[in-house]
Amino acid sequence: MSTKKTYSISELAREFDVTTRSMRFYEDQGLLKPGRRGQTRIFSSKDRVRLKLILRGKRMGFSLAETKELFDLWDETLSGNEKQLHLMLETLARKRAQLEQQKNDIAMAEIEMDTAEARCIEALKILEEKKEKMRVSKVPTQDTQDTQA
Amino acid sequence: MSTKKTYSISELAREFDVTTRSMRFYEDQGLLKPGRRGQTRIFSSKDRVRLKLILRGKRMGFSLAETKELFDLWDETLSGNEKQLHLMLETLARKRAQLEQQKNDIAMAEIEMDTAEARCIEALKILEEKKEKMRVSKVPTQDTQDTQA
DNA sequence: AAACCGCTTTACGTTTACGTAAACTTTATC
DNA sequence: GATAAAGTTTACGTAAACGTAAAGCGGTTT
Repeated sequence: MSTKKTYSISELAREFDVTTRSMRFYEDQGLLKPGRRGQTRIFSSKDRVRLKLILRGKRMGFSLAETKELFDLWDETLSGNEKQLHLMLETLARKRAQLEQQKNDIAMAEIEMDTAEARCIEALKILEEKKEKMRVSKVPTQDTQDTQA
Repeated sequence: MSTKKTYSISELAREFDVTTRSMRFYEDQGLLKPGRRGQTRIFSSKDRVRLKLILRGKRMGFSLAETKELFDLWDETLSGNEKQLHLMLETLARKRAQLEQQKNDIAMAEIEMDTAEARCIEALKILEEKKEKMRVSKVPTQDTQDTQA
């Protein structure tokens, strides 16, 4: 209803900077389920969303299998079965814990990068000072030239 | 000077819950450089830190090659060469951007998990209400039993 | 000394996530 | 109607990150 448009494979591939090979592979693994017109794949906006989620998952270090699990679980959840709903809630909780761990890791990494950067800058400052001294000791009577103007 | 202790391979493997195979592989790829007593590897606390960083990197979705690049770069940075220092600063900046992207991805994921969870809970609530109705319509004269006590 | 323990090397096997090439339709364009 | 452009299947290849034997070395415990 919202965005009824459909997409060709290369259209989506360009938009998200993935190869068509990858997209066919994702379909092969059951992550995408495009329609067909004859042989040709026709991607819906739902597929588009899923592709976006797949790629985000990858950036977050998720395997395709993990992402597929979530997709399947969500699909089954939509069927409204009570057991599935609880299963989904548990899974969500686990994923949240995982994200917490990642946020922690990132925070630690940032701290260490701060100190690393500080050391670099410090080292550079010292190098600059040395250079300055070199310049001074090499051209000690430089200002005599300036007075000419 | 701080923590002079050394470790055996299985000692560290247990502590960080990795296989010795993995640790030897990390060494093979140049990520760890333990000393040797005869054939036997002897890991320093520096190696221990590196192992920790390797694993954190993995959780953050970094490849071993990426992590190795950072290790090597940092080692060369310590030599104090000016060019290396600038290279390190650039690399740090790129990594920071990468972490920002990841934080973004995580934030988005959390939002979507929030709405997913809310829908689950909502669906469950509706199911519970239905169950309640079932109970009421099935045992309409239940309170007559209670009045007995 | 026999047997066990932990460590070692060597080397082939496996899974994931595609790359790459070949050969073949379908659709659009000249 | 030739030809190029975009799509398809099939299938072999590959890099990363280990798993999994197999076989050997060096202590030590019984």
